[in-house]
Amino acid sequence: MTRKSQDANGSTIRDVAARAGVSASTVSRVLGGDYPVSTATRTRVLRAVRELDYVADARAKAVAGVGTPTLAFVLEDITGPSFALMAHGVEREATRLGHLCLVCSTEGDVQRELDFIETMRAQRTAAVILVGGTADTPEYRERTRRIADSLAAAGSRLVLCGRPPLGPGAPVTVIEYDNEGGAYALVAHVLSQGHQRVLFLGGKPDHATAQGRERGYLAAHRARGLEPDPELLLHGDFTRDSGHRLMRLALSRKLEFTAVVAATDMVAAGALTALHEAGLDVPGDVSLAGYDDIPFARDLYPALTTVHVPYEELGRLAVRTALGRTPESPDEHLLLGTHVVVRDSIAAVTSS
Amino acid sequence: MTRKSQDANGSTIRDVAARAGVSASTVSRVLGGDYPVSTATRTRVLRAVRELDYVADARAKAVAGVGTPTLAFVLEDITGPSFALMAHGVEREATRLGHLCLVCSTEGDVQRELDFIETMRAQRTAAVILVGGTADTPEYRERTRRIADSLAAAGSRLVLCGRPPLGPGAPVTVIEYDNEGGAYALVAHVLSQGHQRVLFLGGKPDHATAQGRERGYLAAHRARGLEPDPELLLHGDFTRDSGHRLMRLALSRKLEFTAVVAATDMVAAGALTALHEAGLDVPGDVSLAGYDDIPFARDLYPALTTVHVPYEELGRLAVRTALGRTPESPDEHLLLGTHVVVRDSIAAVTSS
DNA sequence: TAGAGGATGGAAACCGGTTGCCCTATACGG
DNA sequence: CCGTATAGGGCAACCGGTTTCCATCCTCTA
Repeated sequence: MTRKSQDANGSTIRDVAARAGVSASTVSRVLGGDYPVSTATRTRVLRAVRELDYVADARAKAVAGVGTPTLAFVLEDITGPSFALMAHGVEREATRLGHLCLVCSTEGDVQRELDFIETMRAQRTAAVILVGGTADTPEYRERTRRIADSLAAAGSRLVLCGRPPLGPGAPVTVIEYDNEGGAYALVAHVLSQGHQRVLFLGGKPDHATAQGRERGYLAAHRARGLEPDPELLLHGDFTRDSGHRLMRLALSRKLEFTAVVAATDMVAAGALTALHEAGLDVPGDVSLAGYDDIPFARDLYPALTTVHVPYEELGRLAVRTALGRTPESPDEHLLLGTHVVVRDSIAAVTSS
Repeated sequence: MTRKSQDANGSTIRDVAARAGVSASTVSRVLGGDYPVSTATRTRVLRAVRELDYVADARAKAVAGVGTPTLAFVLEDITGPSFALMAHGVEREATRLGHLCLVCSTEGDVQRELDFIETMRAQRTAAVILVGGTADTPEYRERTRRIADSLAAAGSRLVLCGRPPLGPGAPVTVIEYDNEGGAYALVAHVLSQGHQRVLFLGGKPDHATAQGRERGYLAAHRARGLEPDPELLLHGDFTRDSGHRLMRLALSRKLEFTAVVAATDMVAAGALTALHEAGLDVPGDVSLAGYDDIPFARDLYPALTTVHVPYEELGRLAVRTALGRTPESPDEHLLLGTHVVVRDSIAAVTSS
């Protein structure tokens, strides 16, 4: 007994062939489609397939060069609302296009990110979508460029979402959203309400996304002829806890400000809670704004004024541009627009 | 020219072998590990590997019976915070154990769920983790049982998370959390604050999770000798919008109640916003409680009293029990405990 | 110095599919 | 009535790996 169908694994195409009294090729052709097979044979084969509950091994098909391609989605943490939104967009579009979707959480660990990408190369995924900002260092560019090349050599494609672009000529698709522009518009809105001293709760100083938003904050001030007080620029990360901590810090330092702009809605949520804990009214005492327009923003109290980023659309776009491409097409760079959504967390300053 | 390395796909093991001047078997052995290979040969092979940037095709390895197994995670919508938490747990544990993780969103479509599972069977995934409640109908049990059997026959394993268990003997792992117990404890807490009329914002009437929570609501009343007013039981789904809509409905109907218990935190968030919009103070005018303890619960205002469900732990457990099992071990059924976390959204009723 | 045995490495079979090629009926046209 | 196109199906090669089995070669021991 070399191979029997009684082993733990499913039945093979040869099992089906044996049961139907035909060759494996015929079974393949019945299942595969366009090769002529007599009705009688087809019936017998299909019956055998049904009786054995047979499904062709997708991995074997893949090796043979047919079958469902897969694509990979590498992010820091699926738990973040904006990441989840992107993941949803990616997943939706992937299944719409008949692809499967692998997801990998790096937990912010660069080494793990590298490992995942290598694994994906081994999996021969059609594309690797890398999302979430990082520090934009020369080291980052060089490393990522190498990855892009090696992926391209394997017939795959690297997609960067919300990440700094590489130099020209790298075989990579970059999809960004306008951090600076969004922050500029948001802060301009805040300033137009008469606020003069607005606290900025930023991210990591070397984080590209954080930098973009901070640049917008500064630019909006300067466009009004204001020079923001450096004391009002606080740095943390993009988490709720960071917002909470930074806000308490600002309060304990007795910094003077009438409005707060947080680098993300999560940060804003933490800050809002800290404000409430301090007995401050929003927006009565302090105005507050976020960034990302996560679904929860409208259920904060007061409903959060923020910048809408089309994350889900971003995800869909990522897979579309990655997959629907001629092999020769050059590097691509998309920049998605954002817009301010005004809710209730910002008030005009009363001329006291 | 039949096969050259210049085609779009990566290089094969034979390319490496040719470049190193050895046979494919030797390359495989150098890379594979424990077979003795001379140092000189090993060096040559490794150099060739490096020069060609070679990575073995994981799919081919899988066909040959070695290599990284994959596991699948099928849910309704990755966007829900509790689902995201579970996904995170699953993903973490999977990579810790060296597995890859496919995720599929069904958007609540039963047909798509079926299709995904069939696809996963074709992928020969080590396990399929199915998460999120559904209606517990005989039709559901039969269908799911068939799936479980067919997966088991393929050497895979079905894991049900937060889903109604099947009959005994089905080759399935069920991991549930205690919906009824949690709701009971929560509502008992609410009642102990003196509330007599508490509005329940429930889910779909035939949804197993919703039913469990509703049972807890009822049982807690009866344990106090109270019979809840049927008017106070509203049904919707588990979304934020449902909570918002239902709350407005309750308000417009001028139902009398001093507390609201929502079937999920998302529902509670929507309800809270509706309450605020109506100018009501929480918990001054109305107390509010949720269920799930999603991360955002503490940033609502007031911070939401709710029931903690160990979602991430649940995800980790799902993969651990699915993977670390003897092939013969019987069906398994775990029930995870929950506990009430008291925050600021519930007040004692003033004896007016 | 011959024989034994371990260290190396290649040929070939295998994993589970697909597909090019060839053989054999059968039907059809002339 | 015969030649031939075509439908139908099997063999074997292939995809890219792994692993069993066997052939060397070298070295150590008797």
